[in-house]
Amino acid sequence: MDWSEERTATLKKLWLEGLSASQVARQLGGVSRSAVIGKVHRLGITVRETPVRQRATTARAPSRISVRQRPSRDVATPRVAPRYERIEEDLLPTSGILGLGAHSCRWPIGHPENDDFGFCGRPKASARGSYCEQHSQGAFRRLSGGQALEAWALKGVKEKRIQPRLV
DNA sequence: CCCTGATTCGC
DNA sequence: GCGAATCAGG
Repeated sequence: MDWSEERTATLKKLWLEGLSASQVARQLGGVSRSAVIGKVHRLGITVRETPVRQRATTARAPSRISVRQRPSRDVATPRVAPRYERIEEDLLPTSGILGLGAHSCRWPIGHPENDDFGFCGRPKASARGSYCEQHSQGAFRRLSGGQALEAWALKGVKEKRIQPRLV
C-alpha cells in the first residue's frame, strides 16, 4: 500500500474531521495506526480542525437504571448480619468430625464443648453444597433484605441467634 | 487492559 | 518518505 493522492486525500479528510489515527487506519485499510500518524506528521496537519471524536463506548454514560438499581457491594455483603430466624434442629448428629466424608452433610449439631456435639452427616443434597436436603433448606434463612448468609459461616458457635441449639 | 498522539531512527 | 517501536500519557 502506498500513499496515492487519493488515499492521502482521504487520510487528510478523515484526520481533519477528527477521527483518531487508528480509526483512519481502519478506514483506509492496509495501513497501521503508526503509518497514519507518521503520514499526518509529514503532511504537517497535526493540528486538527475538529477535536478527536470519542468512541461511542467511551462516550456512553451509564444508564440511570443500572446506576440506581444496582446495590453497592457494601450493602449486599454486610459484615455482621444477625437477622436470621432460629433454625429448627430436629435431626440428631450421625457423625463426629472425623467421620465426615466428602459427601456428608456438614451441618453442626449441638455445642462443640459438649460430648454429644456432632455433624448431621447425612448424604449431601448435591456434590457442590455442604448440606443434606433438609439442612440446605434450613441453613439459609433471611428475615429481610441483605444477602442470605451461611449460618455456620457466621461463627454459629458464638452467634446464639443463629444457632440456638449450640448454647 | 483498552486507547490516544508524539517522536525517533533504521530502512 | 515510510512506519515500527517506543514513549508518555488518558
